[in-house]
Amino acid sequence: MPELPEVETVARGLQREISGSKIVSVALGKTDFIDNPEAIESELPGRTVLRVERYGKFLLLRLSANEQAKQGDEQAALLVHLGMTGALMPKKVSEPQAKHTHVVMMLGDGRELRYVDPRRFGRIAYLAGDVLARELQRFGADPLEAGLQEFTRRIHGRKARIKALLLDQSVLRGVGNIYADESLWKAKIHPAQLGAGLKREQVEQLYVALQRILKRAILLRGSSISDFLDAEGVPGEYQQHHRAYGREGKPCFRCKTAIRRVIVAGRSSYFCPSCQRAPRRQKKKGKTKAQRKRSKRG
DNA sequence: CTCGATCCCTGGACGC
DNA sequence: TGCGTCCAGGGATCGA
Repeated sequence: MPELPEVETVARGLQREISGSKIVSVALGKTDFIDNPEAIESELPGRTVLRVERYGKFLLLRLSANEQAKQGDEQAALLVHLGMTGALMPKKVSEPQAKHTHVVMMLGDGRELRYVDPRRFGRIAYLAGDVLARELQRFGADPLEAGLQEFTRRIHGRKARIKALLLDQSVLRGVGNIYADESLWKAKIHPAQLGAGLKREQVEQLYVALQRILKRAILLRGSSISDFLDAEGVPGEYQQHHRAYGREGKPCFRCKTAIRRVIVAGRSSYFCPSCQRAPRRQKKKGKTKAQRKRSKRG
C-alpha cells in the first residue's frame, strides 16, 4: 500500500531512470481507472519526461510541451496514483509483460514504462495548465514540508478523530493507514482522540513523530507489506520497524501490552491500549456486536 | 462538518 | 484440487 515513503522511493527511482526520456507511443489495456484515456493516447506521444516528483501519494511526471506547441499546454503532467497494488516501472521491451499491465509507454531507448495494477484502485490522469493546478490545490500540506504551526492549525481545531484527520488527504497529503498508526503509537495518542481534544504538547509530539517516521521510512525505501516494489523492483525494509501496524496481539515495544486492532474512520487501527489511552468522555453504547454482523451483502 | 455505508477490484487466506 | 466466502483498503460518493 504505497503511502508517502513508498511513493517517494518510486519517484526517486523513476527520476533517475526515465527523466529525459521521450515517450514515443502509448498502448492501453483496461482504462476504467484512467480519467481520460483518450488524452493519454493523444497527448503523451512526442513528449519528454522532464522530471518525476512526488505529490502526496501521487507520482507527478512533468512533461515537456507538445511538439506542436499548442497554446496553454505548459505545465503538463501525468498524475499516477498507485492505489493499493499499482506499480510503475521501466522495463526492456524484450521483457515479458506482467499480468494486469494496463498502460505501456514506449520510450525512445528500447525501454517501456509499464503500469501494472491488479486491483485497479489506482488512478492515472493527464492534466495541464489550470486544470492541473486546481487538482493539486485540492490536497493539504505535505507533512515533511509543513511547519509545526501549520500542522497544528490543520489538526488542533478539528472535531474529527485524529486518525481520520491523518488519513484525510485534504488535511495532509501522503499519510496512509500504516504511517498514521505508527506515528500515533510513537506519540502515544489514541486513534479515536479528537483533533480538538489533543493537548498542545501532543500535537507537537505527533508532528515530530510523523516526520521522523516518514524520513526513516524513506531511508529504508518504504514498507513492503504485500507486494510493494520500488521502481527498480526492490522491496522496502521499513515493515521490519513497524511498532503498531499489523501487530495485533503482539507485545507493545514499550510496555509489552498486547497491541489491539479496532476500526476507526473505517480503517483498521492498531494501537497499544496502555500507552495510547482512549479519549475520556468519549463513550457510546454497544458497538462491537453490531460491527461483526455488518458485513456480507455482495 | 462529520459520520457511516457502499462501491470499486483482485489475490490471498481459510474452511470444507 | 477446487470451490465459496471473507477480507484488505484509498478514495469517491451519497445520505443522515
